[in-house]
Amino acid sequence: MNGRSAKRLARLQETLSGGGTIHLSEAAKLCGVSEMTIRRDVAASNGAMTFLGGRLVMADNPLFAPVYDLDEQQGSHYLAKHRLCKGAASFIAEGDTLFIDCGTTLMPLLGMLGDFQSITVVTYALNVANAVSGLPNVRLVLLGGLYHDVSQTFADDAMGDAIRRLGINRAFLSAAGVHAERGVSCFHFHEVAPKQAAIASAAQRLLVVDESKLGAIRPAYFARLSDFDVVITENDAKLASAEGEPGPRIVAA
Amino acid sequence: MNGRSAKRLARLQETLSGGGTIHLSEAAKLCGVSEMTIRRDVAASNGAMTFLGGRLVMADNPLFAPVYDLDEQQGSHYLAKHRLCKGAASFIAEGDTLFIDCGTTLMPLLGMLGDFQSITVVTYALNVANAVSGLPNVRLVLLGGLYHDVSQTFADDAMGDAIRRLGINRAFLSAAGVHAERGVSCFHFHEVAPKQAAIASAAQRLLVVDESKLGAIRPAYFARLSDFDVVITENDAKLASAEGEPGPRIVAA
DNA sequence: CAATAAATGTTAGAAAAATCACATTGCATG
DNA sequence: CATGCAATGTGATTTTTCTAACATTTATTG
Repeated sequence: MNGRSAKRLARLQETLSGGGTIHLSEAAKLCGVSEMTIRRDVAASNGAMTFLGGRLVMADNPLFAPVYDLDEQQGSHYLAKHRLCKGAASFIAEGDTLFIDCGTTLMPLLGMLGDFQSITVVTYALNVANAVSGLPNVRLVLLGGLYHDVSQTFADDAMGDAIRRLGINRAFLSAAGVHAERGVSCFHFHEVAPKQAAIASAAQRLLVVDESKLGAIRPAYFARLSDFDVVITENDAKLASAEGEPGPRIVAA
Repeated sequence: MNGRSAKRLARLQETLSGGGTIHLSEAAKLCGVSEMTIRRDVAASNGAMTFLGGRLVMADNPLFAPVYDLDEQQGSHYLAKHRLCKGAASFIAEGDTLFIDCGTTLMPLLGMLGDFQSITVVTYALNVANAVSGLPNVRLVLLGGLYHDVSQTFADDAMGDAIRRLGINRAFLSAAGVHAERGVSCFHFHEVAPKQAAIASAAQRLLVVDESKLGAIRPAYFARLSDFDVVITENDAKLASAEGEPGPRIVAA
């Protein structure tokens, strides 16, 4: 990559910084070079930008990441999350205020909210906010703060208070580890405070986890299993160890 | 559009609710129909989804929108904003904490932040947050609250206090109307509080407006012109009426 | 200022995607 | 159960995008 090429690339990057696409032909006109040169620039950009059907997009734009690939085993993994969320959605009632946790597990749930007339979603995750912002029937409350790239979430000292001030009917939580004795945990410590505040203030607490999380222990502990009213997972047998004891209702989806 | 078609469409919409794309062939496999049927479904979806180079994307996602079209006069409009932001960027110093206002005017500025080592961006706009979240050298603080679709911003009673607690070096404000006597205004009342808080607490206040806004008066007044230290616009002559009086420095870009 | 290398432009051909026309299937109705 | 209609599938055609090869221009260096 040479100097002028880098300059063009920077120009295009600025143009696309707010999201969106430009057609190859327009990018070429904008930079005053041929389409082939733009192609070569992009090829040399080391993955910062890519083409999608003749249009130029920032590669890190979450909108353009392929979500689904039948050839990979990831496909069935997605299907599992879809099933889990189908089960989770059956708990939602018209007019609910929902807390939606971060991660990818609960993303399919958001698409299912279109079936309701009036729902309010409370979240501290950017990807969740983006998905919900497009739904006309869903009110969105985003809990702001300092952005953490690793989890696409915001964190703030005052977030716990902010959550407690909201009237949350149902809190849908995700986790990276669920252990019968060692409780429920995630990877990042900055997620603990909002999760605990949601658990503390919601009328109903639902944990949605796929099978791969069962038995795992992750660095950031945030709740006991018995703190939840419902656990939605694929294999209810794996969690049915403490029969009879007071604990969450285990639902297989 | 018939019942089964709507069902397939809903299925695909759920799949893409979290952003991302699927290839036509995978969408077809997922729904158990031919690629042609998916094409027909999408064509009948009334613009909810579109194809981008053989891949299916949600069209209503704020991150997706062709930003640039040379054939429209919008193109030159974009170029103007780019020039304005180039001028605005020259005020930024290494290590600054910047308040970035909502709207599209300041979007090109965000791409220019890649030149710095360490910048903090404070905003209450979702589109700004999305653009900044991809920049590795920029810390992002998003001011949360209830989401307003019309301006892609969040609003909250406590936002003013949150802004005043932050140490903002430079506040970059946009506006929909700038009038010598009637001051600076925007369309939406929920934007007034954060704008005023930013003006009140920032060390330097910069107004960035293209020529089309000069002379206009909009419903929501939020500041006098003299509240700003710098006004960056295309035509400095139009604002130079009150020479000699105490007022902002007018910069043509 | 020639010689060389790098960058860019032009064209042709291959691959992929979009469109179209028509065949086939499945469903509802008399 | 035959009939008609809507939905879907299939293959041919057109258009667009991608790639590669070679020509031309621009910069660099001794």
